[in-house]
Amino acid sequence: MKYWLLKSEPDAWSWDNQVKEGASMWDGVRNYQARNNLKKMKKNDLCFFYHSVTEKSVVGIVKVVKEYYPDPTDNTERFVVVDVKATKKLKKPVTLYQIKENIKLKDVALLKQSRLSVMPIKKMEWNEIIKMSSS
DNA sequence: GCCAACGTTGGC
DNA sequence: GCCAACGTTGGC
Repeated sequence: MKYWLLKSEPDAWSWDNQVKEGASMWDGVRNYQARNNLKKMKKNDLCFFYHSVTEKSVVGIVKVVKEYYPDPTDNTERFVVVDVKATKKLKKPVTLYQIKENIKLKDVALLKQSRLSVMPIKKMEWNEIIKMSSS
């Protein structure tokens, strides 16, 4: 089982949208590195749902319910989607600022590659962010 | 195959 | 709203 972080601008697709829609496609990825990460996702892997730009916080957790298949919104047929479903809202959002402040999270991909929208999270980092969200 | 130009993202 | 960082495109 692996852990990931999915980034979205809340204006385009927010946590509330995700909760309302239930299982839905994570579409619109147009970056090869992000696509490669999507392809590595397995059913039941867990992903943090991160709001960029306005909130800059991890707000919830989604679960992969369907592994990758071609992105129907991509007419070049180069990119893929997975289906994800909201499973849990964090008790308290974990902000980018808090992540930066935490020495254990200094290597998290979010800080190094701010533009990558789908990235892996180490188990230790996952646990740490969970801990921060509940205290 | 290199690299300049351009477009987009996202933090501040 | 600005701008740095990065990815992509296209001319050579």
